[in-house]
Amino acid sequence: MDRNEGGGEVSVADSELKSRFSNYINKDTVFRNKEALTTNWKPETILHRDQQVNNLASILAPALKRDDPSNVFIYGSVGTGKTCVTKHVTEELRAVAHEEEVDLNIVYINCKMKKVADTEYRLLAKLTRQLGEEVPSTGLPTDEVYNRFFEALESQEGVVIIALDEIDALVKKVGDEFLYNLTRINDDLNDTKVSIIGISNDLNFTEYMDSRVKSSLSEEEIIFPPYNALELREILDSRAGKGFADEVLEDGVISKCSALAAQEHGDARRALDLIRVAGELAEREGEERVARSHVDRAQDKIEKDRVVETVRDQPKHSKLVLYTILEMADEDDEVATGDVYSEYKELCTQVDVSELTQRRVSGLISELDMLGVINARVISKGRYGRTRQISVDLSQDIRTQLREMVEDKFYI
DNA sequence: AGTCCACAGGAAGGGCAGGCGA
DNA sequence: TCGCCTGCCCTTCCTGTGGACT
Repeated sequence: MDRNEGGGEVSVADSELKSRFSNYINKDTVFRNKEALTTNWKPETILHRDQQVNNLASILAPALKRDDPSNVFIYGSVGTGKTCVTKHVTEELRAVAHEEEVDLNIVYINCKMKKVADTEYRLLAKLTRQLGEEVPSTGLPTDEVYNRFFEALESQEGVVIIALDEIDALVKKVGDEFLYNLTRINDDLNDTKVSIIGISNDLNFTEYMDSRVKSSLSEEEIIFPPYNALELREILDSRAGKGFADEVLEDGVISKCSALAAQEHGDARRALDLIRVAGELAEREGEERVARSHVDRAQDKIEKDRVVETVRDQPKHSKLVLYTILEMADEDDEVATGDVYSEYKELCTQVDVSELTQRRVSGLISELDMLGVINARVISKGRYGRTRQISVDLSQDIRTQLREMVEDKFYI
């Protein structure tokens, strides 16, 4: 063993580790500023979104004259620049308000953030905290949190703009009552004026909403169309110029990333992830340049990380159900819910875990499908009933890693 | 045309953990 | 400490459903 008990001398392993770290520091990196290749980076100018920027700016501008701006609804699929434009415009607005000494408070919340704002209580608590009032993370009745939120609003002066990102996820989960309350809150406030920016990935989202909420929330609407491959390429070009060192990208890398991302509904986030991860892979392999082959591997890696992380967050029975499906999918291309349930029960006996009901397992299968881990479609076999036909479209590498994760956890 | 299968999936509610206020 | 609250995972009960079979 390399490690010595006394701790006085440096072992071989320690010195190797040390030189590895110092090599890392001294080595030339392919990146100039990796931050510029992330979605959190705020570019100085936002490409191909002039119309949306101007639209949003003109809708929010009345806040500078202490008028409450119209509520606005922003639609567009993932990675079309909604969040980026909203943050950009609201920050400029905040800066001008500060210069002109106008009272303006802007609150931005991502409603999909787990354990933060993914329930009515958590959203209200987070909003109230951002307005400067403390609220416990649990324990209070919801109406009490509403009261505190209301008091926090009353204590503000001028206009408060509340931007709710991924609002569709929250409404689908808890309903639209909180939105109704939010859109009606101006009626009860004296001096403060509240305006809401709703941001949604789902274009048909308002279909689920109460018509009163729909009309008051969608006073103004801004649509963000997907980027095409050419636009993505220009965006990537501009970001890569800041993010990568000179001459490290081989020809065709940017085109490949933008083409792949354009296939994914014009998703700029995906394009940035691809080129950043490709750079990371090249660097890890000690390459001085990023090649197109790195982009291919980056795509595999992103998919693998997404699936593995998703499954890691699932409850234990969801993992056991997935394990059962993976085992069965090795023998048959498609399996039915009933068969999965029988096998799952056997697995539970084997690992000494009490089994769930078929209803719950059916729900877990449906959740795994929604998360994109498995594919399940409901089919009817006529006389032989209705079931879900489940298939797995994951590489062997990912399947193995998922299996090992479950085997380690349950000592299978 | 009616029956029946094997589920899907909605609704209601139980039990538990974690947390708060009195 | 007790009562109450929310969130989460789960069960129970129920209705709905597409298409093969009779």
